This record gives sequence, C-alpha cells and structure tokens, in this order.
Amino acid sequence: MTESEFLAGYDPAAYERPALAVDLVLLGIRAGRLAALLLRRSRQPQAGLWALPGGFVGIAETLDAAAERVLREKAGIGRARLEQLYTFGAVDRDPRMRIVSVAYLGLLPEAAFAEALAGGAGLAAATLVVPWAGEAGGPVSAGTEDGAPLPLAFDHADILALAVKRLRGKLDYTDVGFALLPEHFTLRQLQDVHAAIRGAPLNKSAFRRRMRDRGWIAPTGAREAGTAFRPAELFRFDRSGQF
Amino acid sequence: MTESEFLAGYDPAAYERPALAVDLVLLGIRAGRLAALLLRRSRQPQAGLWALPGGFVGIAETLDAAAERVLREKAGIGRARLEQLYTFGAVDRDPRMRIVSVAYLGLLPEAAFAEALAGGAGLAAATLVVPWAGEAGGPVSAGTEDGAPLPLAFDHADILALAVKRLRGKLDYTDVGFALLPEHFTLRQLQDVHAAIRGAPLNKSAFRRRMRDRGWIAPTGAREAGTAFRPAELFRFDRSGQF
DNA sequence: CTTAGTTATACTCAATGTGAGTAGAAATCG
DNA sequence: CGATTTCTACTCACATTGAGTATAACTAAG
Repeated sequence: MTESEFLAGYDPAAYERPALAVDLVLLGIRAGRLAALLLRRSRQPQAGLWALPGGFVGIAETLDAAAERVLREKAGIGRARLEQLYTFGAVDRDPRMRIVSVAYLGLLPEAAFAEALAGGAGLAAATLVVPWAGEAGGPVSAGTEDGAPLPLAFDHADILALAVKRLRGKLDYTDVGFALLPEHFTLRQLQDVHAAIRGAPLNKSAFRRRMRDRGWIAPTGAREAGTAFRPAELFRFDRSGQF
Repeated sequence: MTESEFLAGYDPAAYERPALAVDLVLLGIRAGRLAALLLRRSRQPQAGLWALPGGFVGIAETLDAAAERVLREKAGIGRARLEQLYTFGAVDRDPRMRIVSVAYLGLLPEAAFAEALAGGAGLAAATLVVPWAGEAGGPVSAGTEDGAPLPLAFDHADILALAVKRLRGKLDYTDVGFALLPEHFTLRQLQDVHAAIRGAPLNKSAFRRRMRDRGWIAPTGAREAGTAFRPAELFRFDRSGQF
C-alpha cells in the first residue's frame, strides 16, 4: 500500500475532540506599571468578569494565524509582536465544553497600548500585580489604575501570571524590553520599563553600562524635548547587536 | 438568564475542530551524548521513518495526563519528569488530517533511558546533533551511535530541536542537569552532562566552584568504586538549595 | 615495596561584571 | 544669575569567572 492509497482510505472522524482556542495576553506599560488589555464579558458564562481576548482556531488556520486574527478582530490591533506562551488544558477550565487554549503573549509599545484602549473595542487596561509566585506561575491580581480589583474569568489569572513570568525570564537576554517602548527612547525610559517588568528597582549606573556595553542601543544624536530639566539623549534599538 | 440556564441551552457542536495530540521528547544521556527515544513507524503515513512517541488527547483528559499516558503506553516508562514544551500547529504537519500537537519534554536518568530501550517497546536511541540553530529552533540531525542518520517523520525534527534548545536555556538556573543523572554522581559526571547538553565544553574549576557555591549538591561521604585511578567523591542533588 | 600514571581536589591570579556612591554637565525656572 | 533637578561620566570595592598550577589519592606495573 502506498502512502497515497493509505491516505485515500483514512477515516479522520473517530473520537470526540476538545475545542481549540487561542487567548491573547497583550501587555504594555501604563503609568509606569505593567498592564494588560482585557475585555469585559457581556454574555454567559461568567458575564461581567474580565477576560483575555480569544477565539477558536479554524480548521485550516495556523495557531499563529488564529492569534493574529484575534488580535485584529477582538482587540482591534493591526500588528504586534506575538509569541506562543503555553497551552492550557485543564478539563473544567471552561464550563461550556472542553476547550484547550493556546495562550499567546503580545507586547505593545506605550502608544499602541493607549490607542487600542481608545479604539472602542471595549478593551480595558488592567494594572498587574504579580508577586513572585514560584515556578508554575501563581495567580495574579489585576486592578484598575486606582486600585479597584478586576475579577478575571476562567483560568485567565493563571495565564496572565505565566505571561509576566515569561516576560521576566526573557528580559535579560532578549529584546523584549524594547518591544514596549517607542522607536526613540531615553535610557531612563528603558530602565523604567525593565523595572516595571521585574517589579523591582535596578541599579542605575550598572544598568546604563550594561545596555551600552551590549551594543543593543544606538544613539540617535537627538535629545528629549519638553522636559523641565536637562534633557536625556535619545536612543534607538540596534538590532545588529548580538543576542 | 442565569449561568446554569445559559449552559443548559449551549450548543457545543458548531465548527469542525482540529485533532489534538501530545508528542513526547524523551531525552537522556547515552555514551556521553544527548540522545532521544524514538519509535520507528510501521504504518502509513511515513512508514519507516522515526517518530516521537505520541497519542491523541482524550475528551476528558488533561494535557499532562495524556502525556503521562503516552509515556506509559507508548514508551513503557512508568514515571519521568515531564514538562510542556510548545504546541505545534502547522496546517499540513500531518497528511492524514489537521492535528495540533502539544509537545512535552521528558528527562530520563541514564539507567531509566537504557531500561526503556531494552523494554521491548520498539524504542531506539537517536544521538542528537543540534547546531545552535537560532531562535526558532532549527532542524536537528538525529543518528544512531555509529553515525548513520535516522530520518524523522512529520515535523519531529523541529520538535527535537526546540526541546534541546529549551533544555540548554534552563540548564543554568534550574535542576534539569540532575534529572539526567542517577541519585549519586560525581562532579565529573555532572560536568559531562552539562557539556553534553550545551554541546560545548566547560571550565572545570569554575564549574566545580559554581556547583558547590550554589548549594545544589550535598556530599554523600561515599566515593566512586571500580575506577582505575583516584575515585571521586559522590554527591547527591540537594533540593533545599535555592533556585 | 616502590614508582609511574592518572584523575580528583584545592589553590592562585588576572579579567570581567556589578552595586554603590560621587562629581561635574546641561537644561529650566524664578 | 543662581537654585534646582536630572543626565552623564567617573571611581572604588566586591563577586564571579576563565585559566592555569600544585598537591592528594588511588591503581597497576615493575
């Protein structure tokens, strides 16, 4: 039997299958803190709770393509740096039916984050407080800017916590820090982003030295404008630096 | 409408769904090199090629549970340290139908690896040569111990490459190195394992110093037996050391 | 019993990276 | 012009690492 003969007689039916979805953790910096974009659920189940933008994976659609589609359709964002995070498969994570969800992490520069919020897609920004919750990524507390807690739907608190954990882990040896900044930025802004992701302050001179030595940043020659005091030099991300 | 009323009327049918599977990358050390357990495909499609042990996810089965079941049923291994790796969702990755596969990484101590090989489940050991293939985890070349290449089925070369990449990334700050060793081991053995995973040699004194300073290892008081020369001290993994 | 051979273990030393602090430069505002 | 505030460039101590050397411990050969 050749391979094509075999395929002709193959029956793809068989067993009951879990539904497959993608959920997007879209992170940005808001008022100096790490924040995520959430949608308020208007329908049952768990109406009124806050959820990650998500959607089902089409039968002829790549996981990455599904994530990009959800980014456009549910979050109203044209483009973002998306990266697969983890796949959540608890049996009872959704009360409707068995849904396995592939979580994606997306990073938005501050401007894109604000634009998405204003875009009318019903998105809200949740400020994240993520204590260092150990290996598995413990639950996260999400809240509005003034501290009111936002209750999260399904297992989305776990997903958010894991996203922050992943981000923290990649901070030191990849360019994730730059993905949250505009094209031109000051060293102070870069440090603030790193501090927001880590949830802990950094040594200033060591940070500047490290960033410059690694060759990740290139001076633009321009300087910050509109500051009350000495304006800082503007840099841009230099992709030619090694990773 | 309450949540339970809503659920009663919910129709879980709807769209055609991808099939969901798990595939296991079971790694161990063999003759000082990193090796994976593979199964030779006896049936179409891709009969004769070598594949990772895998299976479909049951409708009421967790992803982790499916991985453990495959470990038992397909690889004949009772227990191993399993960890989710990545989910592969290319549309044409399996010619039979759309199959999305959640890959798991499993680490076996040298003895358990050899036992699995002898277990009669039809497993073979593939020595892995994984050049540092960049971010996405390029293809890997798998071969027998004497160098003959083993052609891999589906996208399993990508999965293997990503597994090795993940292992390398976690080597410095987690206990993965110990998962490939017996309970008692010498510093030399530990260094060899690290070298095999990295695919590059290590500085001997710096390595010893680092391992001892981190408090990951505790002396057992015993010494190696049966060596031709000075026997090395035996250590064990000390879980109380911080991570 | 002695000695050569081989590996384990413990040192030293230089180079590099980091935490912390100080001093001068550059801008705005009163 | 001077006060104020931040940016930027220094220095210094300390920890970590790469590299090399010396000594200890054991077996096997003579």
